[in-house]
Amino acid sequence: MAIETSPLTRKLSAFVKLSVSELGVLERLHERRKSFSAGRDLVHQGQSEQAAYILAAGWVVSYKIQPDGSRQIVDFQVPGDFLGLRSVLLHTSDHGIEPIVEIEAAEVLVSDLLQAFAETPRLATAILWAVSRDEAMVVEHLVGLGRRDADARVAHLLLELGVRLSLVGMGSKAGYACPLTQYHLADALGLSAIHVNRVLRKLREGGLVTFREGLVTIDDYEGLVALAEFDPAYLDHARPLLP
Amino acid sequence: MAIETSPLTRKLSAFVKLSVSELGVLERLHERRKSFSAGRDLVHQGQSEQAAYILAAGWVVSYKIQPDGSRQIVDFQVPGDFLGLRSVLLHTSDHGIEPIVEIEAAEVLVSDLLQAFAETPRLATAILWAVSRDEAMVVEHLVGLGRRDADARVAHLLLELGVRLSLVGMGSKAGYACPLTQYHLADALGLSAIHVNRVLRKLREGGLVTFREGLVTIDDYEGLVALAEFDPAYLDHARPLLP
DNA sequence: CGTTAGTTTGATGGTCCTCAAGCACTGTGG
DNA sequence: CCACAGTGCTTGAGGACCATCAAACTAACG
Repeated sequence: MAIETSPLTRKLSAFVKLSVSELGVLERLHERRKSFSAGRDLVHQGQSEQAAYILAAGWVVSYKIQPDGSRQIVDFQVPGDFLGLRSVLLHTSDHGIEPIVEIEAAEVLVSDLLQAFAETPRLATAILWAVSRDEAMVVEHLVGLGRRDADARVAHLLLELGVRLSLVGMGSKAGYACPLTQYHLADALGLSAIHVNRVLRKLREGGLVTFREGLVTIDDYEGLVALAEFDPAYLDHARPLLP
Repeated sequence: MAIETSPLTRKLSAFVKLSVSELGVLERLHERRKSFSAGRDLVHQGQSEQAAYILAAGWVVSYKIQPDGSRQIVDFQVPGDFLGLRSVLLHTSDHGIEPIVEIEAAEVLVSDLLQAFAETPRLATAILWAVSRDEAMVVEHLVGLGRRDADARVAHLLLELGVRLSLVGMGSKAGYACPLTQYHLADALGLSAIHVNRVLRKLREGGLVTFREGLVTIDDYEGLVALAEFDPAYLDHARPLLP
């Protein structure tokens, strides 16, 4: 009988060959399943958290609110991503976490995690790899804000999300479903929503990509990669030193 | 006879009360002392590293080069900071590390680090705290690029460096020595060096801060904090759960 | 004493923000 | 059933902020 593989398992399996017993431990982490509704914060800024979550379905946004009320989105999470793992490992939480749509997530207690690590060291390494990848994405977003113009920023984000979703079987080079609004893109990219709208129109009319009604359709993958100077190395880099 | 305390020890001691034996382990990590000359990369982008360093003297810059040749500085390191620790812990190195001036650094092998962690778990937690703080700084830089204008960005960076240096006894609210050029500021803040120059002039003529000849003189600390909307919480946040 | 790195100033223009307004769609309550 | 509000998308006009180009100046250095 086939095990229904979770998105996290799919993602890790793409980089590390996991044994049957390791897969078992990984799936057991998904037992404590919970739902959260859109818009209600999972973690409030400043709160320190004892549990992490594995996102099974839906999208989530990590953000930081500024004193002046504006918000900077640090990253989006898609199925297979951890929520608040860094908060748990490093005992910190300096940003808020909010579901964009109704989500399904598995709660992972610190004790569960440590026990899983003790049972299967290779799994620990694989999860550390995932954390490392998250960090690399934050750095890449930093670079984007510092060194790319609006067109390239939008293109880069849409491409990154495509690659991440493809890894868990929810997207391809042709496109993917995407519940983000143009305001989300604006807050993530340091732009105004109005300008994001103009950029999207330009990309659409240029035959590169269409962002419409919850669907991203990539019309010219190579062209989009060229415009964004997109190098996916940071997304599937240096697998950890596994035997 | 007094032990000469290293910058790292000063920094950690400001947040965690360390025992004599823990201090001993910490100082022993500093044994393998080395010098590196300015401009020669310690770590090349893409290289994966087996050793980390503790910076004892001098300044270092972590950066990422773009396909188009421009460079985005991710962070600066000052005495007491780790170099390449994340690379070691997470087996990744997606950015270059270059000394700005001649530096002194203690090489820390993975084996040394793991042994120190095993001997003194509280020290491990303290060091994880330092890593967490580094991550928080990267996020804060991201927010700066996305949501602050040029004046606030410059002010914020100068204030952050002041707080970080004060912790290791190399600065105060009145100012500090700073070997950075205006090009460094520009590459870190996503601005052109020319515009950085204009902003610095404005801040100087506004009686807020003077950046000149390797010296940062803060003339109006409160005014600068207000301009930058600087909240140092991310620099001395949530100490790890130590007994 | 030329060269180089770093700083400074001016002029011009493009990118992107802000303000303003209109449209489509959805859900809500009278 | 229809007014109404709320959310998200779209377009236009005007202007601020900051990049780019150009050039001069200083200090350090071989």
